[in-house]
Amino acid sequence: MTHDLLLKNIARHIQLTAAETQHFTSLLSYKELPKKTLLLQEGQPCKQLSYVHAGALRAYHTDKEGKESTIMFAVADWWVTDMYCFLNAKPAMMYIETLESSSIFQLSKERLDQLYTDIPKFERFFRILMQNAYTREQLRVIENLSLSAKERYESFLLKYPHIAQIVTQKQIASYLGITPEFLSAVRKAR
Amino acid sequence: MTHDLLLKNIARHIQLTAAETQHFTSLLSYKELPKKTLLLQEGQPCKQLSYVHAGALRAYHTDKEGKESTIMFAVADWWVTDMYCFLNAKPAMMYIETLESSSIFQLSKERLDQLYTDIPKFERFFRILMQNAYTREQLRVIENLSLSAKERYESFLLKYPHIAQIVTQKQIASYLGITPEFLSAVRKAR
DNA sequence: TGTATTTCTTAATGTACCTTAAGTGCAGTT
DNA sequence: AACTGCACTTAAGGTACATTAAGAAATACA
Repeated sequence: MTHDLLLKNIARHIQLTAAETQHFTSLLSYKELPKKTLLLQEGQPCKQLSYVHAGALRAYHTDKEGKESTIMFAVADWWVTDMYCFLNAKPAMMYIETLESSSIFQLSKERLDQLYTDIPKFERFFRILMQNAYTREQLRVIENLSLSAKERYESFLLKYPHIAQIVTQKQIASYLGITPEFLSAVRKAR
Repeated sequence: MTHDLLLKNIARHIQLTAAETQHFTSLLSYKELPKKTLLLQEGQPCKQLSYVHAGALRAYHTDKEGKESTIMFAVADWWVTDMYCFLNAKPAMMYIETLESSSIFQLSKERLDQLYTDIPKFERFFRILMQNAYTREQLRVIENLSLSAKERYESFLLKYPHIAQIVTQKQIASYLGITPEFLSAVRKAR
């Protein structure tokens, strides 16, 4: 267990002193999770923001008929949570599960708020994180509205080739908003 | 032309001194735009972040066949720009046009960066703005993946009743990702 | 005030994608 | 090694939505 990867992630946007680094890492809790562990379930309080140190996770939503929609995949060096419910202290509307054995660092809402007070530079860090998340989601909305299933699949492969290796086609299909059967047909046609 | 509405928007998240308020407003430029003015076009540099003081705007994307997808509507008290291209100095991938005669305040990327330096509290303000934008887009992705066209229409009416009054059904259809003909059928069935 | 343009609707036909079902192959468990 | 479950595929039939075309109604413009 080392903070190196996480600290490099942060250093891409803000510079911390040794003391600040020390304070920041003291606010984190480290967890190792076996494969197929549910980190968050719909309806539960979502109190933690998670940084993926190693492994892979998937956030998904289930509709009234039980159909799953994958909201995001999170591999090493990604941040993941049910952001709306985390920020607004609402019950979670999604599930987050490990796709393989994973290790994460977690920051609670209380400690994040404390961090903003103690080291205001983190306002900048999370601003940039949120900017990137926003523009990524917006691009996904545009693609969902304007591309065919086949085009969205190609785009996914280009954008996340490493994720496409790790996850099942069923999961990719649920990310694209199509059935596994139709993804199979799309793949055959290439 | 008054900054009152904008300053109230900001005061919801951060407190500014009189001097800070003065400095902030000095960075803005005010514009009055007639109906159907293109504020931004695909391919152009996107140098400004706009706050809608009055009126209504629409951001949309056109695909290779010329089909429009509405990315967002922005009415009074909303911020709008092609955020990805604004932040990364890329050519715009969307159009932004006024739906009616409108007035806006604009902040250039250079001045926004200056603002972060001069008044770091704005890091917090825009962090919160980006958080809200992110969670809104994420919810839209979830709805696009899991709801039928009819359900998305109902959700739109509930979420943005005031916008539904102002814009045409053609524009609502392009926001929902369906044709105007099908929206007409959906409405008839209610 | 009339004329042009665009919006909205209706309806017939078409298609992208879904549902169901059945079969194959593979990984996990005993 | 056999059993179990799950992922993936294939294919037939079904549905949500698109396309095209045409007319009516609203809006813009000269």
